[in-house]
Amino acid sequence: MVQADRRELPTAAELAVWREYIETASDLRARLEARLQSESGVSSADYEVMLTLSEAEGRRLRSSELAARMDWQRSRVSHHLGRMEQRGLIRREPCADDSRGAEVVLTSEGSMAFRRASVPHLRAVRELFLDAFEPEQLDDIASTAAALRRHLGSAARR
Amino acid sequence: MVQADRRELPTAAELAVWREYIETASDLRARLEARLQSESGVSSADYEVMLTLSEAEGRRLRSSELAARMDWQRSRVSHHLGRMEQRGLIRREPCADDSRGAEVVLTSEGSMAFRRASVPHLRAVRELFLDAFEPEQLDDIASTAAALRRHLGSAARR
DNA sequence: ATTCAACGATTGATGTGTCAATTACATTCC
DNA sequence: GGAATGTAATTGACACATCAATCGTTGAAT
Repeated sequence: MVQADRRELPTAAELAVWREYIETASDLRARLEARLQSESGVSSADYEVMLTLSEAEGRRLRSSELAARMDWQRSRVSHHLGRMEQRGLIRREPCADDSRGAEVVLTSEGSMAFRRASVPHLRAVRELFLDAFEPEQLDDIASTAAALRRHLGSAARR
Repeated sequence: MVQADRRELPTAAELAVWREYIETASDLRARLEARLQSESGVSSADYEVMLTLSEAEGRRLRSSELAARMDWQRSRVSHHLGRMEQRGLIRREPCADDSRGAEVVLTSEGSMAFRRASVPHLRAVRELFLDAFEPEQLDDIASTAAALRRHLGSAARR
């Protein structure tokens, strides 16, 4: 394959790769979301929040720290926590050393929901994603994804 | 690398690949969306609608056919077309042979907007995605994406 | 021909994400 | 210690996606 001039627009072949990549990624995400929702009754946003909290030391985080670890906007976190609080999955507690802040904690109900969700979710990751590939292909995925991340990281952000 | 038992949960290494894959894909999508929006004032949903219409013969489609080609829910199409019609990008015309149906057409303003958007968008695809890879890596992407699509296609849908 | 199931498309309700503005507290600097 | 500035988090308005319900039309069975 000839290296295309970087100034030119993508060739048809390049565009086909692009579309295949972006469409399968989006399809995969939708399929996982659907399984998580139907098997465990939580969205992947809920899952991410619960995962991040349960990985934190003390199993609690300031809401801005939560936002930083998940790479979400602060206001998104705020809205989402509001909804999760309604459903009894998390609780907001006033923060001892900074009375502006809040600490977010999983309720026991939230912990249970997370434990109930996690094994089926991991199984779905295996079935829908990992099982699609031979070991060498998985290595290819890892290295191309890393290359892409590096590239995006160096391209001007925001 | 040893082949994991398909029944087991993912290993840490496998999960790392999974996360790298899904996060970079999502990051890429967000970056492209942002460029499309800021450079051309359209969302990628708008762009997809306009692209699909402009690829159609007669540059017009029944709205359900539009939904099928984009793989969107019908109601999503309906809502989105409503908004695009407000902005003058598309027009809905009554359908000759089936008075239940509507045909969707790009307005001349819509055509212009699409032409204005497309070159910058393709350039962004090159810069943010294609330029990240060596040619062999692009081949790897193509074949792993194809494998994934095949896998997802054969796994029970919906 | 009349009925009725199927179909094309829209609608309204709800949950979600983004942006800009706001509130309340904290910190800094004189 | 009081004014300005900064920071944590929430709020409201809006755009968007999904779901279930709806409306009007079509087509098929009797």
